[in-house]
Amino acid sequence: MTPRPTDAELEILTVLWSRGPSTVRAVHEAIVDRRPAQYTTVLKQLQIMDEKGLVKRDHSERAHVYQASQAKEATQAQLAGDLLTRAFAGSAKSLLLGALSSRKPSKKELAELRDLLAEYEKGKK
Amino acid sequence: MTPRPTDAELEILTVLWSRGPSTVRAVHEAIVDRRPAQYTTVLKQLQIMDEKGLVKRDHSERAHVYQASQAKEATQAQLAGDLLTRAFAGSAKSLLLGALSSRKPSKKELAELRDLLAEYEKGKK
DNA sequence: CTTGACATACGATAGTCTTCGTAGTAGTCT
DNA sequence: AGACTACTACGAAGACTATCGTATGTCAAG
Repeated sequence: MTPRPTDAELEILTVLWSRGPSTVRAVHEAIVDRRPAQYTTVLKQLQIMDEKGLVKRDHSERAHVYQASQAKEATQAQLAGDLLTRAFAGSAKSLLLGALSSRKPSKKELAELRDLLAEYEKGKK
Repeated sequence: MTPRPTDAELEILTVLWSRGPSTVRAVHEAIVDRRPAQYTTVLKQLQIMDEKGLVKRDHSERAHVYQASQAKEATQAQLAGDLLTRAFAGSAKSLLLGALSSRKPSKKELAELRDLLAEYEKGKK
């Protein structure tokens, strides 16, 4: 339903996911922690994302408060599913292999993955 | 090194991955099987991809032959790793969960995943 | 009431992506 | 040779991204 977020949009979404509903100023500060960016650039992005339906805006206060319109998990599933079909011919195995090759996984991470699979095999919807 | 392929570029790469070195005509026919597209559109894309280094061109024959410059696995690792950091905060578990939620996995697929993990845990480089 | 701080709105720009039409070139068939 | 066909090269349009500067509105402090 909502379009696939672009790179800049995704960056903002990650901020909203970790901070929860936030003002433009708060989002801007989080972004600037990582790279230079003007306040109005973030503002404009949020306005565009609102038009696209990627975020919801609460303008009951003077400083509008934005939040992601979709749960983090829903957007992540959209992105993973999209890449899965576009680049991996639908093979989850190849996707996981690609992810693991891109940077060596820790033992702990492998254990997590194994547990996740175990849950799925038990028929967890 | 090579830039992340765009959507249209990735589509062409998947054709080259499955067909091996191919002429523009062959790529075009494969694309057209899935959606309408002009011959020169595919040609132009391949020329741009050549400039970007995404494909290599052999122009010893009149009909140039293109092939992916990177192994499929390398590009897939690049894409998976990129999404992993941008959307999943580096958590392979979340990425796999996202992929599995996007469409229900078959038993066979789960088994494949389990085997892949087993190999990794055995210390496969 | 004026000023300063802080907010949103908006227009404009430069860059990239994607697509296609047109032009030109080279080989082939009659 | 002339006409046909199959190629590549190239320019350009239209849409979308990302970024920023400027304009404008609002509130509170002095």
